[in-house]
Amino acid sequence: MVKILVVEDDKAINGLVSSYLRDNGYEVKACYDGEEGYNAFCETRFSMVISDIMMPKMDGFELAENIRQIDKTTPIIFMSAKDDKSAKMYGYKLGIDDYITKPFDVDVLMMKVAVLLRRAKIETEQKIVVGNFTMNAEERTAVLDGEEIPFTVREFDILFKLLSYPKKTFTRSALMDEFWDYDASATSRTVDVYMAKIREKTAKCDGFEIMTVHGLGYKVIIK
Amino acid sequence: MVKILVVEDDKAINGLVSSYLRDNGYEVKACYDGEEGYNAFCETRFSMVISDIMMPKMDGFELAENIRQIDKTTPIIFMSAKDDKSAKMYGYKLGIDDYITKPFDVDVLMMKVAVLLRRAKIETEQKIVVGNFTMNAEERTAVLDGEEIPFTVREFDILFKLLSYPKKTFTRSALMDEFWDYDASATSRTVDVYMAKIREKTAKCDGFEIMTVHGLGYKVIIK
DNA sequence: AACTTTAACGTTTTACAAACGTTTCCATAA
DNA sequence: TTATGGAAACGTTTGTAAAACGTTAAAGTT
Repeated sequence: MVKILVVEDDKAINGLVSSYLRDNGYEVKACYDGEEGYNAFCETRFSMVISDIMMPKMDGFELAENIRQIDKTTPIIFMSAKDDKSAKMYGYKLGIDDYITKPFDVDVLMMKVAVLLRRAKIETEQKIVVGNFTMNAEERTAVLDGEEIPFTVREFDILFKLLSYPKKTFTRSALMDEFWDYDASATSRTVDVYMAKIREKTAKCDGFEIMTVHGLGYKVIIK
Repeated sequence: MVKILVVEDDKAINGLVSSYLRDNGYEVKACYDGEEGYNAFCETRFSMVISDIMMPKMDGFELAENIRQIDKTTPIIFMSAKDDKSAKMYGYKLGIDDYITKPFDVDVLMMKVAVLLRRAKIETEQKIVVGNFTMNAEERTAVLDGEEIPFTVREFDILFKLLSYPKKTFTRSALMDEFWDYDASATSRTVDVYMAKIREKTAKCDGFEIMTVHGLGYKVIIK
């Protein structure tokens, strides 16, 4: 599931953007000032940030600067009230990825979101088919050889993530950060237990395999 | 050297953009219609394409479509005469990355170029290719002549670092500081053991060699 | 009751240090 | 200037200790 953080103090615009994003299948967290946005960003992993510039408590520039200090890659889009060149240039210098001027066409914003997600290689597919195995994120179903396999929520999310980025290695802590609430417990074997269960349930899948990367974590390889 | 392809039939605009790009340290190939641009793209590998939409022989849409058929990743920016939503949407659907409306501020265009190159760099900086040997940090795989070589986490990290800074000498203590937790082991031979293992595994690499810098440490030289 | 977490134990993989042979460096002498 | 011996640095192997992992079952949680 692609999670997007929307930071905008104007409730009408915030609501509009958020609902459009939800309609397009994204999960949205709406915040109404920079401080709230920054706290949300620190708590949860987001795939993208869309922020206004002029906001109470912490403006968009500060927010972008703070975010870039802890994360260099998550795409950031600014929405600004007027076509201000210096603001645009300053934003780009802070490391934002795009800039849209209000009043904007929401369809164009949606396109920019899609383009940036593609560029940042963030997976947006809702359905994954690998050999005799199919996962559907919307229905939350997993089917092997025509027969549905029951997964718990967390098992499903982990496997879907791994299959969305085949070959990519996920560390235990990365998985913990993404699928557990602010835990970061030092040496937990929980992830391993989940992998064992997922492996057990997907043993008859012929299209992929979950590999252990010793000392790091796990990855899926497509056969 | 970053090479950029500029496709624009208006000679004044083409010249302006090209000279600005050159001033910013990029190598530029200027073309004056889509067909010429497409031929240039097929001949040489470019890091980015900046194209007008309305051009003789082959328009920007066709150009983008043709380019995307042979290359999915090179960033493409459109410059267009007017703020046309449907043109914008159509462009994004073809897989372009950004869109700038004429008359535009060249500084803003330069910023967009820099931002897109940064994004594209994030994609590639996780990979190292030297001769018949490839390392992928995201997948944590090392491939020699098409065959995967298993590395332990520490071996992989050390070799990746050395290959990231060819010719640079790394002292034992520098490597210790970076890849071991709290070292304090003043004269440990551990690093040497790792080098022996890495050398053994990369013996058949034809693109580089791990050299000993007597009295100091190690470095990679590219052949 | 279903799901999650912890604990425990056996197995596999990796790290480390010691030992010993080889190479390099450099001061000294031919 | 070249040869040489010895000390220091390096290469490599090996056995053992430590860490990481797979798995199962029991104990918590919701």
